[in-house]
Amino acid sequence: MDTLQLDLVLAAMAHPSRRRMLDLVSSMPGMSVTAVASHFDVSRIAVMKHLRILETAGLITSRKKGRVRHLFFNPIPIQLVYDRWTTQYAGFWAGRMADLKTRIEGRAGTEELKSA
Amino acid sequence: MDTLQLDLVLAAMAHPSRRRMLDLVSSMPGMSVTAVASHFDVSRIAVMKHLRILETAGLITSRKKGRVRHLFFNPIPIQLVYDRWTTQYAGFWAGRMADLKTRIEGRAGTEELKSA
DNA sequence: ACAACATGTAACCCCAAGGTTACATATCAG
DNA sequence: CTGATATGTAACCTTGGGGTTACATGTTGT
Repeated sequence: MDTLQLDLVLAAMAHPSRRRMLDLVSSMPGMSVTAVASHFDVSRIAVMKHLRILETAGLITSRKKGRVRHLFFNPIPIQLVYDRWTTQYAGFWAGRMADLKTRIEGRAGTEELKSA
Repeated sequence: MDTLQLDLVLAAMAHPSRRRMLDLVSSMPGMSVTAVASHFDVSRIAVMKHLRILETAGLITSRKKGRVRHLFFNPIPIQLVYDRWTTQYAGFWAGRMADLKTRIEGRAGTEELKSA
């Protein structure tokens, strides 16, 4: 997963309303834009913009049937984000999950690293 | 994890520079603010603001020794976000995330994780 | 002591994110 | 056909995120 895609996904997830939209769409696959908008106080256009951001990030897909756009949740980008994250900080994760004390003692010497 | 904390963490991670800062601090625990700033084109004040956002989100901690602030990476908030999503979208993950978790917990070294 | 250094605070600027209203198009129901 | 419905586009406004410079404070080394 490239940095651009990662940025799109994280930026999309950063907004509480968009996370709520993901919850909605994932719990009711195929729901319409208007149906989503009915759960929010903001205008339908604002909701549409949020949905576009989510779709650009790949977190939502949509298929138009007649005049209705059906929305579907796609968890793949989130999987990729967390796969990357847990891999990048693998040392910390493993330490936390295995034995916290061991991790701290094992890294104690590195705290005195020069910061040039 | 409450919505406010979740929002802080995701908003903090949404900025590419802040993610790079997490990488830096996690790779060199205890490094100073100036040391972090030296890796970026923007001003030291801008970097300080980013670091404050990261610290407010709980993604880094710091303790001051003399005139130097030493920075430390804290992976716990990411773990909480991870838990939130895996439970919420449990039906979508199938065995995918469970497999990732198994790889981390049962890890023998960071090398095999990077190869994943 | 004092000069150089690391960090902190304050005041300000710019622009994009997030919101709005108004209008346009296309499709379904009667 | 015709009106109601679902979505899309356009133009605009406002707020806050991210950046800057200037200045202040505290600490280290000589």
